[in-house]
Amino acid sequence: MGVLRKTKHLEHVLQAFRQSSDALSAGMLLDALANEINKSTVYRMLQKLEDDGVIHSFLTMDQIRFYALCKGCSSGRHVDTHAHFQCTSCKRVSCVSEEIVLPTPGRSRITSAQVLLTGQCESCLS
Amino acid sequence: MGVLRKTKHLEHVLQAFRQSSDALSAGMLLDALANEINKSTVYRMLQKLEDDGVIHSFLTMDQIRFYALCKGCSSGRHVDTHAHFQCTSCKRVSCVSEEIVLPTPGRSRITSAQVLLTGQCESCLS
DNA sequence: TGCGTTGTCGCAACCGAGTTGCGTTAATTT
DNA sequence: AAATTAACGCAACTCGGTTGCGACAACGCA
Ligand SMILES: [Mn+2]
Ligand SMILES: [Mn+2]
Ligand SMILES: [Zn+2]
Ligand SMILES: [Zn+2]
Repeated sequence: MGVLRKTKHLEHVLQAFRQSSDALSAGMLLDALANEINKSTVYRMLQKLEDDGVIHSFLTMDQIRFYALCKGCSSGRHVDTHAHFQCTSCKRVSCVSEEIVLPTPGRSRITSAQVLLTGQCESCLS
Repeated sequence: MGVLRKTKHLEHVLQAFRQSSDALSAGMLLDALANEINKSTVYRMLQKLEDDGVIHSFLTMDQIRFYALCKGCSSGRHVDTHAHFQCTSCKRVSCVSEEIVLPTPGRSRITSAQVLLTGQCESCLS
């Protein structure tokens, strides 16, 4: 599966995640690092970081994948499952720390869940 | 916003939903009505049916929109919010009737939620 | 410090779900 | 039957994301 090399682009991307309290999309990263980094590179980097358990991803209502730093995950073992929230006003996306109790429909076996909440965030309400 | 006309294609699509206990995607409908109906027509029809409160839609893990019949919804007022489930083996998608208790992150105001469960369905487990 | 290995990069072409503009067809209204 | 207008087929398009490939650079080791 390969070793993760410490390259300039990787540092920039990781720094973007650490500096942001929100989740980020590939497009937002491309805008932030305008013309400094190629589209394919960003997507490949995000995929590898997710495989390695450094970040996790999820989809928003408008079918765009967002990414955020993991806590306590490792290669191939994602354990920090939680809900995500997108504000309909400012469009910002964030992780929700509160735990969620999920049902087991019928006699099926649930192995993962994606929960996306939408509404207005604290700062957009005031 | 226009009146809903009773056309042959519409009858076929509604019949497909009534005959299926699963949720359906635009692609699945196109396959079912092979070459009998155009891609744009299906998408436009699904959008209108959703606007009119006849069907509701949601996204699966692989970013494909699925649709299912509503219960008790009307034009512009969708009230039958519930979770959805996709089997990782047979890929089939269905609605989950059980209610789910969701958290309210911080002081934000949640107006809608999408919950997608994945795992193995009853028939794929046996 | 020099060199080989191999992961990463940029580029350009591609993919596929979904959208759109437009001229035509057909369901509904009169 | 004629007028109205929603629904249709077609083709071109959008856009988030992928892929093949040759060039480049991070890393391990001598
Ligand atoms: Mn998260
Ligand atoms: Mn449903
Ligand atoms: Zn906001
Ligand atoms: Zn199944």
